[in-house]
Amino acid sequence: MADHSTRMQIVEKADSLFYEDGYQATSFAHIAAALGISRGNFYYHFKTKGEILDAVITRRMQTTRAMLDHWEKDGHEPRDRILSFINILIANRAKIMAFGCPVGTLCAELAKLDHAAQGRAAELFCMFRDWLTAQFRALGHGEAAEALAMHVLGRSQGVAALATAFRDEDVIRREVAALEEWLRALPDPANEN
Amino acid sequence: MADHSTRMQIVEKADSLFYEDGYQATSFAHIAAALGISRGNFYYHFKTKGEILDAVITRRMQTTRAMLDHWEKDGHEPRDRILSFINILIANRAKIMAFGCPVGTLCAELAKLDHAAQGRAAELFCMFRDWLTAQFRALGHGEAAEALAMHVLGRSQGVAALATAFRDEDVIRREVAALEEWLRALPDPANEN
DNA sequence: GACTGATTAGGACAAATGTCCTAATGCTAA
DNA sequence: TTAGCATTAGGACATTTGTCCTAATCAGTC
Repeated sequence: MADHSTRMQIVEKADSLFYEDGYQATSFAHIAAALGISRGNFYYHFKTKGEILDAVITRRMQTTRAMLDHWEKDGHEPRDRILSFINILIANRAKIMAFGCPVGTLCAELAKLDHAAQGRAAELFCMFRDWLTAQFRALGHGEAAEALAMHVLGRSQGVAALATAFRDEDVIRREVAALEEWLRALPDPANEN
Repeated sequence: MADHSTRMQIVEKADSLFYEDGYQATSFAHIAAALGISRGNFYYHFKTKGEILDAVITRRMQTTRAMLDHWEKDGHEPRDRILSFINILIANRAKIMAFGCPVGTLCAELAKLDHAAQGRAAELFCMFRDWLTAQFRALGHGEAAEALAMHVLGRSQGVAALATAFRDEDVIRREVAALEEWLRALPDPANEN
């Protein structure tokens, strides 16, 4: 179990390199060089590149879960929690402009590679979708909650894609503002009828 | 000039392979094998892989331009033209679910590779943005036209990203309907005040 | 201090990559 | 037919890839 240190280092570095350079473009050699460990050492911890990807996705699921739980405790109202989600576009704008959304771009790359881990990567989206769905349900949008969650997810993905292509911070701010306005203008089923 | 046939074949095949498998994952050997020509033959037509990418982007710009011009003639009203744009999400839904948006995914991949052609790929987005801007301007949204164009562009990108990750056709239909509804509900500056 | 198992370094391996060269082939004009 | 040019095939080349093996080193226990 003392492999935690090296193994964790590998997964963390792979995580950021997969994000910044892409999965395919990141080689064992790159990760090893970035960490200052030998290539051969990899085989002890991970038998294949796919195993590293699996570990990276698992790690992302854990950090995502932790982030969602944190928002759950932080935001007292569902609306505030949804705003927390939307706000990652602002908080991570520099990285998003450079590399896009970590989840969206990974799913897109794996789709093109027809990679076995496609489904697991999509689970990251599912986590966000389900969490957002719960928030909209708490707001009183029973049946419509999931569609609203997907709408927010989609708008966010679109902003990230444009920000990357145009390298434009303003488009992030404008579209985030528009999305927040949309959220504000949403009918409140709890206080109606 | 008789190189048109082979050269064009290469560019067309590279275009679809770059889209379906990704730029980095597509090798000279793949394109050659798919066309049944020798690898060595490539060097006569293209000195580097980057040159093929350039040619592919140029080709996409031409086909995109042609498509926009066609919509311009087809749709009598600006609103119809914008609907033509939105409708590619429906028309190309199968490919989008499998490989995402050709423009968005290429820009994202090149961003991660920090590739020299990033800017040229983004020009494809600019073509759509400018064309949409012209339509919104024709609708009477002077200053706001470009922001509205970016909004439509972003929403479309988001739908494509979700459709790929979730392999869900319904999300395309729902979000396209929502976008069309948004367009309908847009205030018409020409008929107001 | 010696033994044991976990961890690491270093390199071997075949396959694939982008690039480049050379010889063969096909076509056109004289 | 011959000469000249455009086009193609085939393979060489060094590098990088993911994978895998073996020997060295480390840590902890007897």
